[in-house]
Amino acid sequence: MAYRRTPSVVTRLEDNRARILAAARDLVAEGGWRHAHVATVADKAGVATGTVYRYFPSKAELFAEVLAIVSSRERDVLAAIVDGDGSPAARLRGAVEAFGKRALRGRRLAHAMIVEPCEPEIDQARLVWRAALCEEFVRLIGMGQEQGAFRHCDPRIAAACVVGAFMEALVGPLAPEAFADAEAAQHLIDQIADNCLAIVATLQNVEATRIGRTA
Amino acid sequence: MAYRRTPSVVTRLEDNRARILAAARDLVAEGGWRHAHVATVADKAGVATGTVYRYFPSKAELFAEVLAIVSSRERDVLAAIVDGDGSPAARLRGAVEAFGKRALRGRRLAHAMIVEPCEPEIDQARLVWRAALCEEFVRLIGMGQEQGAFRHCDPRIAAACVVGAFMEALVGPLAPEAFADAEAAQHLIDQIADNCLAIVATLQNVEATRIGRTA
DNA sequence: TCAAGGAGTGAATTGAGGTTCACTTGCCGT
DNA sequence: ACGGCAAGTGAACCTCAATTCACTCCTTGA
Repeated sequence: MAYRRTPSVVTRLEDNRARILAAARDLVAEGGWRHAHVATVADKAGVATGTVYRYFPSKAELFAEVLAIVSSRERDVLAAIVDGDGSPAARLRGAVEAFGKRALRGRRLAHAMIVEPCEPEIDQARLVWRAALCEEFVRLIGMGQEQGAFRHCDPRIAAACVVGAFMEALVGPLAPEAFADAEAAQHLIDQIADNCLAIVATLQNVEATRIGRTA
Repeated sequence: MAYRRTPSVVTRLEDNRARILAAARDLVAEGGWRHAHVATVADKAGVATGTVYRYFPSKAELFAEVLAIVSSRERDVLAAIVDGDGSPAARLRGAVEAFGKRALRGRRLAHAMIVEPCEPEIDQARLVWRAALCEEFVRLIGMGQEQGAFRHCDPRIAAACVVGAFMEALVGPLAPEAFADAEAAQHLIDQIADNCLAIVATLQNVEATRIGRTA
């Protein structure tokens, strides 16, 4: 025997893998899926094209993993808010606001994650993520209804509407292109949160969280 | 001179063009963008591949026109409802229901028109359509606010939320896969309409149209 | 019937990337 | 130092569909 996976080798391998993933994510965040070619990723990661294939079986799986990583962080943030303190209405507002702020911070990445055309294989991962995101809202809406804070309606459909509403308004093609100042961005997020809350909450609850929100 | 565009020739040309467009639309409606190749379109239209390029400069322009045709019909339907009779709330519900029914009837086509990954050039046309659709809702919401039927909020953002909500719930990846019976479909549409109305209307108005709706 | 020219054809070309693989490099234990 | 092996390389290859174009087929007016 003459070659062993010594700790230093393992470290380097892991580092390479991480660098490839990071490069892929950054490229998507900069130019979207269109410019995220395997050769470009390799270049940015400082390795050769073929090396990428030593770590990922295909382009689709590489980017699916990118999507999964970014998504799960997003989902964790949401889940923490959903399971956090405050009234259901306040939590719903908080969830939408948190998502909105994060999306506006990394606009290009958010756009790619949510709406930008991409290969079907990658799209599959996106679908899974959206379903997971929706699930968090289903839970939250369920809780709200149990407590009588939200009106009676089909939680799954309502959750889909909430998710669709804020995604479209935030990053979809209809979203205002420019957010010159932080004030405009805040206004957008406030409005979106109002609208999402309106879908499920009673009017009183909408008002309550609107007054009590951290502007 | 020996060749003139006689009426019969013109007719044939127009007929060919129409058949190519129809074939393209049908293919999208059947298998989505993925299976809509120029060669397949030509085959279905009963012409050779090269012939398609006598009528359309590129694949993208062909499908952009398909999208424009389907879209403008959709938009006209919405515009008619927006400018029709009844309270703003009833019109909003009517608009969402009409869109929903049409989308569920041609589910595959609706999916392609709204969310399915496609080439960026075609995507551009989709963007224009969604913006136009949104514009109709902006108008309606504006009217409703003037009449005091809808709550005070940013009409553009609210319209984007409404559009996002019903599209996501109807044809997005979160939409329930199966609509076994007409009853389930009706339930979905009812719920979506409720949710969209809730975004902009006062609670009283939501209730009023819910009671008065044609189930 | 015929010549002119547009319409129709579809096999060949093109181009863009993803993927491969024969080769090189460098790490490892003796 | 050295043989053995995995990791790294990147140019060549492959695939797939859009696009082209040299050619044939029609239609038309004389």
